[in-house]
Amino acid sequence: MNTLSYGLLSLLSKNSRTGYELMQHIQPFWPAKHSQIYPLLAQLEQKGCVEFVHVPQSDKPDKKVYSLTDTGLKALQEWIGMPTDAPATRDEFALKVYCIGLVSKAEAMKMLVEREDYYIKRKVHYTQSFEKLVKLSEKPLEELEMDEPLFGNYVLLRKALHKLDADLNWCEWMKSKLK
Amino acid sequence: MNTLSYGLLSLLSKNSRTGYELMQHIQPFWPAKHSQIYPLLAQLEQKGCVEFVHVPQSDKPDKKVYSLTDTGLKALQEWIGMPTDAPATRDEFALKVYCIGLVSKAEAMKMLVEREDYYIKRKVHYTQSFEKLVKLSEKPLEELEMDEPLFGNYVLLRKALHKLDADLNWCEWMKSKLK
DNA sequence: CCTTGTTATGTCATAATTGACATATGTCTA
DNA sequence: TAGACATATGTCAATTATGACATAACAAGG
Repeated sequence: MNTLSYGLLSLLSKNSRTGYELMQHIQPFWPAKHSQIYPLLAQLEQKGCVEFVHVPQSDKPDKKVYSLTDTGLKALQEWIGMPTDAPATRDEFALKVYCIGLVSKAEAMKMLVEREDYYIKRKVHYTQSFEKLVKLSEKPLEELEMDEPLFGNYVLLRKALHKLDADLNWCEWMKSKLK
Repeated sequence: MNTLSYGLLSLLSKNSRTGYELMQHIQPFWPAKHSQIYPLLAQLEQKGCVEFVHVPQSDKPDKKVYSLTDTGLKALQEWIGMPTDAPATRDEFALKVYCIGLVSKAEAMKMLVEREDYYIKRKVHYTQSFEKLVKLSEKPLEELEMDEPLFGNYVLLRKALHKLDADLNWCEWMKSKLK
């Protein structure tokens, strides 16, 4: 079973969801299009890792709400315990920075400003997610224990925000280098 | 033309290299196997972006040394100026952290220690690369200008090392959360 | 002497991923 | 009222990426 399959099971371990919702929520972890997710869900259902109920809707198209089965949960727990491969970071921007000397300073500066804008937008987005999480949680986030459902969201959001700060600092530093 | 193709051109803009060397050096930017690189090089040669000379060797198998052509350089410069898509980060480890509550504290701690070991190894590796760079450079790295060949290496290595420090800090913090 | 590892290039089947096409309901805006 | 947008599911061709197989020369170690 591939990583995306386990990713879908990971999301389903917290909430039952439709394929459409899974597509939306898997993006930060393992971006995928619906054309990949729907067939995988069918496969997972065949294997008995997930099950679904057909939910008719009047205002919107009908949907299939998927849930994790016991089989799926066991598969998920086994996968978590397995050694994790190093992430294969594919970074187009880094490639461009690597040979940034091939373009003018003005163009290089434009690249950095655009990147910075992108980071800032992400920071705003993640900050909002963080605030939502604070409201959603019954206790202060720092007091969340590992087995509570929001723990994963909290620690990953914190990581993402720290990374964004580092990226923004790097952008500032780079811009000062180009002056 | 896909990103990996531009990645190969990026490397060739600094040095002429064999397919084998390109495979080794593209890894931090855009991991790829030789089975993907060799056919792409043939395509790039067909398009006139690269050219090669056959170099016979007595101690090792013969090799093909590829260089960037003017056509290739122009394509590369155009690509740098184009807007860059947001990186599609596929992070298996983050998925596991997301539902870490499904395993025992002992297993979770094992996961983190293994991750930390991995980060430490990378840090050692990058630190060595940094020291090599210092020796290779004629001037202090901070004084490198954008158009100098080592500039890209320097700014990216700096970025990578800062990111590793952040990752290591996060691991420490997570470990303290699990106690 | 044999196995393993490094250098070096290549092909091919399979798997993973994307982009396009397809359908259907409802809302909101020009 | 026509077009765009969000929800919702699905298929299929094409592209991208991996893993296995193939060949070959030399070095190093057991």
